[in-house]
Amino acid sequence: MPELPEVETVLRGIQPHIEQQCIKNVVVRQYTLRWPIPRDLKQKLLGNVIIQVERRAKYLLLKTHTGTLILHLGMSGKLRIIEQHTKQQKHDHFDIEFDNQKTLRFNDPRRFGACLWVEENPLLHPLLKKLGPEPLHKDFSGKYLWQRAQNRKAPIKTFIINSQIVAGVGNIYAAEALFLAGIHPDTPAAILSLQQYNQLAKQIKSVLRQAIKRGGTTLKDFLNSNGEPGYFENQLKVYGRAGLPCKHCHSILKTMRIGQRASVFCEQCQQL
DNA sequence: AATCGCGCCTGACGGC
DNA sequence: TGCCGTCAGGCGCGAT
Repeated sequence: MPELPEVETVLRGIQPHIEQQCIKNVVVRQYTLRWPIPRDLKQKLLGNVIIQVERRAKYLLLKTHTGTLILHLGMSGKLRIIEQHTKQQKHDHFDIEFDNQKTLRFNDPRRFGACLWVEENPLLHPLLKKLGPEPLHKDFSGKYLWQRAQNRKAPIKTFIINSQIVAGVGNIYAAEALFLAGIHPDTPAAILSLQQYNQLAKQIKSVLRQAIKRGGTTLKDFLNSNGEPGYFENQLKVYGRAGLPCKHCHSILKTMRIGQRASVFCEQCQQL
């Protein structure tokens, strides 16, 4: 499930193949993703050049002179760079073909992903305009989190996967950062100290940087733009390890549902 | 304003 | 073998 490090990995993989390249064809096979792919996508993209590829939260922004293609991988989306005329597989929903003979192909079994076209500033799009700060940016800090947490009754786990608080942190890295910070995931956000938030912000940054360095986490189905897995999963301390011994204290890791999501934690290392 | 729960969707897996 | 229920989950949305 792609979170910020996986999306960043995809960005770095596709960027050198598509930046400054002209789009010579677009093939859409499945228009119904999370939101419909615009019917006139081909018309909008044809002859256009991708001038820059950026990431905001888990969104990829492919900028052209006339507008921006906003892509989201949802739960199971994959973007691959392939040679043209590579045989299509199940759930290959659209292709963008370039003059350099490369094709950007989007595959998404669960179809929670998105492909949108905007002609105005993409950061002002309703999906992006309310996003909180990028966690790796310097304006994301313990003090910021602590200030936003005042009067919040939601569990800290729910608080940090809220994209309006901080962008791009999902279930995997929230669980990991809370473990590393020694904070129980069910703690009400408002009762944590500034000191704890400083530690949490530090660990969020650290775990995201480490994961990017290793090309992301492959648990079920994440593959980068070359079709290769990420190598962060063996670094995971708690996510996906319920029932196994804690790597730190060896007590058995527990799981609970917080905000409809499985949350793995260590009762010894993360006390309420 | 904050929070809750639903729905979208497919594949994997366990039980019978 | 096959069928059915459950789970996984990012994230917007409507209801409270």
